Parts: sequence; structure tokens; C-alpha cells
Amino acid sequence: MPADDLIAERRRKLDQLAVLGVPSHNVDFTPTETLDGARRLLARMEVDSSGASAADEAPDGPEVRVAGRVMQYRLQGKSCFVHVEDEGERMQVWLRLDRLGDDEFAVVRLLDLGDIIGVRGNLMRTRRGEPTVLASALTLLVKSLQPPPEKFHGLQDQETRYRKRYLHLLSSAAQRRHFAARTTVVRSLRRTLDNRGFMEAETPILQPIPGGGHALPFVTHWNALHADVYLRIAIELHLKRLLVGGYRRVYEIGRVFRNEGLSPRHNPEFTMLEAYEAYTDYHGMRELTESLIVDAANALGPQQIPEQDGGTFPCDDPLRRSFGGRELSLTPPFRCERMVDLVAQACDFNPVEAWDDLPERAHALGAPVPIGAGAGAALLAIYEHRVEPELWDPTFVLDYPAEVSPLARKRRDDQRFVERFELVVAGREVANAFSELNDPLDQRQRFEEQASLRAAGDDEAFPLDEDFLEAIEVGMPPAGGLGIGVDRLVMLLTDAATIRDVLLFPTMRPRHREEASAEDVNQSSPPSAEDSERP
RNA sequence: GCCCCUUUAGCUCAACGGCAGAGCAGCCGGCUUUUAACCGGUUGAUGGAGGUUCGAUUCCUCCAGGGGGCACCA
Repeated sequence: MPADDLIAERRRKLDQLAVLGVPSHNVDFTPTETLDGARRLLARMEVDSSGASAADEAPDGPEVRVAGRVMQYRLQGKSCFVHVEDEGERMQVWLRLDRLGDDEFAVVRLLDLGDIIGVRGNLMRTRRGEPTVLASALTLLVKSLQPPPEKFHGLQDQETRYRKRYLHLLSSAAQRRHFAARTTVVRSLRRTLDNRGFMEAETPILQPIPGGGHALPFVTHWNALHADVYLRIAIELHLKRLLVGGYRRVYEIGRVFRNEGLSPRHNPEFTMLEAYEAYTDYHGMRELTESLIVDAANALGPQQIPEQDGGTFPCDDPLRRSFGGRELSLTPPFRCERMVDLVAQACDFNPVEAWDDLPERAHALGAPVPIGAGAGAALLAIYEHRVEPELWDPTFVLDYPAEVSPLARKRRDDQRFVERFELVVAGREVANAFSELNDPLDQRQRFEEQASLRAAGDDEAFPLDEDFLEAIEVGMPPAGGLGIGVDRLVMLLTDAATIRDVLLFPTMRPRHREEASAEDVNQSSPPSAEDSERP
């Protein structure tokens, strides 16, 4: 039956309800118990009465009011069982003609899966032992006009799951728990930072010059100024300005936007945590990173972890987790290695000694090196090609080539490297941090190197940001800075295979060409500034 | 951007190139302790456009969406 017919059928029921004088949307119903609370109340009552009233001829238990969405509906003549669901809990409701009377039972006959109802009634157990509210009054709170997903198999279609997440969520308690876990992680990140005296800041998303990361920005248009502006690709440069302004510890958890394709690990908009602390360096950030991750894992609690024979066993240590069918240990302290040492172990040469040969060696190893790349970029390419995918348990990879780190402070003992680490877990980068460059002369020089890369065609090289340089010239305290891809961290901690499984509303292509062109029309004739003047 | 897979009823799934089936949901009828309730009846579909063929859900081409991989990317 076409969807339109199913909707028409439900609208027909609205008309019938109107004839009965029953509003389709009611607001004056206040539950006395959550479904879980009602269940516990029943259990408590049974304990208090020493089980004496558990017999099937038992009188009614305490009266409650509960509400929820109708997920199952079993009408049998003059009696009807429904399961309502709310906050991930389900509870059976028993609607009987002899309790409700003809008028309200007529409403029962017009119920559909997906409706939201409120029930006043008494707690009891049915013959099969199921906790049940035996209804003495029924209030239709919301009539649903759309057919819900299949009640047993749920919503299987990946595309619909992503595009209509509300359907996915309402048909799957497991999904709701999954996304609640994301909130638990984010809340834990904030708590860890707040406890350490960090101040949460909100900095601009619309920026005249996008900076702080290697990425292409989205461009948008500011009508009033007849000027293009960019959506931020990183938070970094504004948080550093706040250090100049005198805050000692600042952070932001917010959305950044990168003009890239989609993949299981990439969404064009994603959530970044960046934190900056004065008078410390990347070693301080290392300690902070470890705490953030350990705290988040502990906040999530234990998880089933995989066994060699393919099974799983429950483990009460939240730091022993499962990812992709393999055990992952987040037990601190995390391993800590210099990039050059890791490369030396994986290949049979010392990259520091072979410095000038690195582009050639990278090429020989099949590591993709950008054209015109120097030794530093080649070292990074070798590392990413040969080492990074093999790192499983958390590993801090220290001391990146200066060439690929234009915002990090150089090592005093070797100017070819900067004080920077990335934390790699399960072959993926989860965090990136460095001792922040606060020498304006060095910073200007690095920007100029980037500018020449830009001129050579690297459109992801950093643009020179004069306003930022001016801020650094005022004087930024020595500081450590940290960035964590929150979505990827959540993936790790919740064993999610794709970033879309940790984003409530992942970016999707417009479904039809018509949709896309409709947006084009809007963009080509935006409302003028005069038309949209605020009151 | 490239390669592979995929798209059948509102949902979940079938169908050697030969009349497109089922379960759930819906509709009609029955049923006052059901549990994916049950019983009888019933409505409803091949992503879009071409092509090959007597005949296309099936084979081919193109387009669109989705999934996976590569590349880009952190």
C-alpha cells in the first residue's frame, strides 16, 4: 500500500476521533512515573506485601499515570494490550472495555503504532508475569500520521537511518543508548578540562581568513558587506589570541568545517576539541590528553571485550575496550616514542643520518611524497606509510618535522624538528598537540614559507594572517596546545566503524536534483539586508 | 575524481530471461490474560531514462541515491 494511502488512513482516523470529540493532540497529561519508575514501584510493592498479592486474582496495585509511544498493539475484541515506550523503557498497558467504557474504548480501536498515549491505571502483573498498567483512563496525546518502521526488524536501510535519524532512534533503543554515549564522552571532556581550571570559550566560525589547519575551507557570502567569508577549519588561532589576552587555560569544543569528500572517517563538519595552556609545553599536553581519554573511557564504563576464540567476555575494567573486534588497552601510561625512532625500527636506516636522502627513500618505499617536498615531509610520509597503521594501543608519537608543522615551536637541539606529538590509537590519529610557537619573527617566517607553497599550487598551505601575527607580536606566553577530533574519539570509545554512526545527522548529499537546485535558487536571490532587518 | 557492490509494497525480505511472492504495517470481520498475539478475507511495489529481446526485476548503456575500497584529507 502506498505511503500516501497509509497516511490518508490515519487522517481518516483523525476525522473519526473528531466525531467522538477526542482531540488528536492533548497536552494536559502529567505522568506520575517514568516507565522504569513504574516497574520499580511494582517490584517494591510486591516485596512489601511479601509476595502475597502476586497471585493472578490479586487486587489492583497503586495507581500511576504513565505515557509513551505505542510500539506494539494487540487488539482482541473487548481487550487490548499495547506496549508503550519512553526513554528506552517499554511497559505493557492493558486496555479493557469494562474498565474504560464504550467511549474511551472506541479510541483504543482507533490507535495506531506510533501514537503517543497517556494512561492512568493500576500496576499489576499479568498471568505471564509481565508488569502491566491496567488502564482506567486513556488520553490520546499525539496521533501519528506516518507509518513507523517494521516493529520487529526495525529500520535496516542505511540511507534512511542516516537521513531520517528520528525513525532510526525511535525504532531502536540500542541506537539511543549509542548516541547517549557520545554525550557522555563530551560531558567527560568538559568536566576534565573544567576541573583543571580551563575556561570554555566561543570563538568565531565565520572568518575572513581561515587558518590553523591544512584544509580547504567552505566559502560563504556576507550580503551586507558584499564579501566572501569562510567557515573555520580550526579553532587554534583565536584561542591563542585569548592566551595573549591573559587567560591561562582556554578551550573550545565546537564544529569545524573542511571542504573535503565523505568517507568512513570524514564528515565535512565535525567536532573539534582544542585546549591551550600557558606556561607548559607539549609534555603538559601529553599528560592532559591521557587524562581526557582515560576519564572519558571511565565515564562510559565497562564494555564487552573480544576473546581469541571469537567470543566476547565482560570485563569490569573500562580501560580494556573492544574496537573492531580487537582488544584495545587504554591503561596509562600510554606508550611514548619519537617519530624518528619508530621509523628507524620499521625501516633499516636512521632517518636523522639519512636526512638528505629521505625523499628518495620515501619514494623507494612507496610512500606518497608531495612534489617538491623536503626531507621533513618525506619523513612524515614514510612514517604514515610504514608505522602509523601498525600502532594499536595508544602511542604518543613525538617530534614532527618542522616543515609540516608551521605553528609549532622548534626543538632547541635540532631545528629540523618541532615539539609536537600526535596520539595514535588503532592506527588512527586521535590527538595532535605541540609546544606553541610564540616567536612572532619565526612565525612570520613560517607563514612566508607556507605562502611560497601556496604560490606553488598547494592551496591548503596556510594563508598569512597579519592580524594573528600582530597578536603574537604583543607577546603570547609559552604554551602547550592540543586538538582532539571528538568524533573519532567517540568512534574509538564506542566501537563505531564509521563516523556516521557517531553523528546524529551525518552530512548527506541532497536526495534529488530538485532539492539541490531549490537551494541554488535561494542562493541566487537572497533576501536583501533591508528586507531582513531586525526589529 | 576512480573502482566494486547495491536500489523490488510504508517497513523487512523473496523471485533459472517467461503472469513479481511472503511476513509486518494497513483495511474488513472474529476474539476480554496477549507477548513479533492468533484466525478468515483484502489493498498495495521492480529508483529514473534509454537499449537488446517475442518477452526484462533479471542482460547492456547512461543518470541519481546509498554502501564499501582507493585517492584527496587529519
